[in-house]
Amino acid sequence: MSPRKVNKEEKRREVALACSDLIHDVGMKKLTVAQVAKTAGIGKGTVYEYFENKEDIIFEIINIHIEEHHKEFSQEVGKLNTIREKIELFFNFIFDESEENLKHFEGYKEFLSIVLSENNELMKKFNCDKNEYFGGELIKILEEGVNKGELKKEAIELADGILTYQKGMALRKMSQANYSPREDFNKFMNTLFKLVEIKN
Amino acid sequence: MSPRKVNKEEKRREVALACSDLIHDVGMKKLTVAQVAKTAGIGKGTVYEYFENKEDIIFEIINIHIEEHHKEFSQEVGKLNTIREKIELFFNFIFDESEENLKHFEGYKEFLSIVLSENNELMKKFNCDKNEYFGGELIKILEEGVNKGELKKEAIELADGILTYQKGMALRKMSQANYSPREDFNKFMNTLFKLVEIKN
DNA sequence: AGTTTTTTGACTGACCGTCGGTCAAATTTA
DNA sequence: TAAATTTGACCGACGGTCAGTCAAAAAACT
Repeated sequence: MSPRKVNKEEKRREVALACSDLIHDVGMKKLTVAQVAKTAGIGKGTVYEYFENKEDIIFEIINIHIEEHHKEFSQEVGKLNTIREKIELFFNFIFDESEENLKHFEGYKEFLSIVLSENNELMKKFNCDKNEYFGGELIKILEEGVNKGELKKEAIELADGILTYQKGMALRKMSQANYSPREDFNKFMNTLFKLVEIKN
Repeated sequence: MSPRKVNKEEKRREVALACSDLIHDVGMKKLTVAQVAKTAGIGKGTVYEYFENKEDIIFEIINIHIEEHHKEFSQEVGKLNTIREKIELFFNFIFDESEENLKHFEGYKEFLSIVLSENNELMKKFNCDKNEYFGGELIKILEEGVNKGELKKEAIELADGILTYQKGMALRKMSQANYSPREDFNKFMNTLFKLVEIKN
């Protein structure tokens, strides 16, 4: 038999999974470690066997949500045809006002709040990795556009910038009153497309 | 004039001013209300005469810092000549790695963290107002570029987007490991300029 | 049966925000 | 003009909440 060692990684997931709804209901800030323990059916002390601190718990829960989100995105992007549509999907996380998506958006907001207040390099690294996924997807989309002859080749150079732009939209939606992402997007992207599109 | 009726707004400023260094030294999260009271030379209970809660105190302190920053920006932008330089100044808050600026940047980061974690409409409104200042400045810069015949007229349409892009850069610098704002900026802005510049 | 590993919840200490009470200045009354 | 009354700024002790700790119990293993 393999060495008897509790798989910490597995246990982390298990606890996080049990609490993945809880976090949406009460929000990260109000979430208490005692609640987590109770929900996961373990003692409070045990929680600290598997997690460094409260933020670490939230971190794991978010991880689960993000992975789900990536999977969905990859699926959806495959279904679409035009470059414009694919790019729009990329921004959909910000536009979509459905209850389901707002829950995710709210979660991401709280997550960011924690990343900004802690100075946790691990979280930053994590956030970076997740970002690279979208960066990669976006480049794929734009390359497809160039290959199809729909876009000038400069478009590729814009990929990272568009990713940054999307982050900015998210931040503004989260932190500013009266910000209209749709309006901003349409103006900016229409102009950008005008400049970068190949007319036929 | 004995302080029968204290000007609450003034007192807020006074307390905040007294603590404006403190916040840099210990950080917003570690800052305690007891510390604030002691530093400002008032009782803890008195603090709550002038502030709703801890976040409200921080809010006021940030306000002071941001006002200073705006003043500086307006001054500096007047000294510059080319459009490119002026736009760079606009991004300087993110690039500048001087100790002085990093302190401000760190402060803004913690401020954002609070805005994201609270759901305070007042703060969002405030944040929105401050943003409009920079939005206005940026439009002025771009209009100047168009009037001088340096930029195509589409450039104006990009103003809000560039503002958003700048926010995105700030967020990425704050939350991602290994993010290079300079690299991102150069690639994005060079390409954008290439598309939007009028060649002679 | 003894040893090690894991779990546990009572406990601690830090901190936020509240509240009853104090006091000096302002205002009213005599 | 002096005493009486009102006002509201100011205070710090206190209640309550929670993150994180630790000694002891329980479980697992040998």
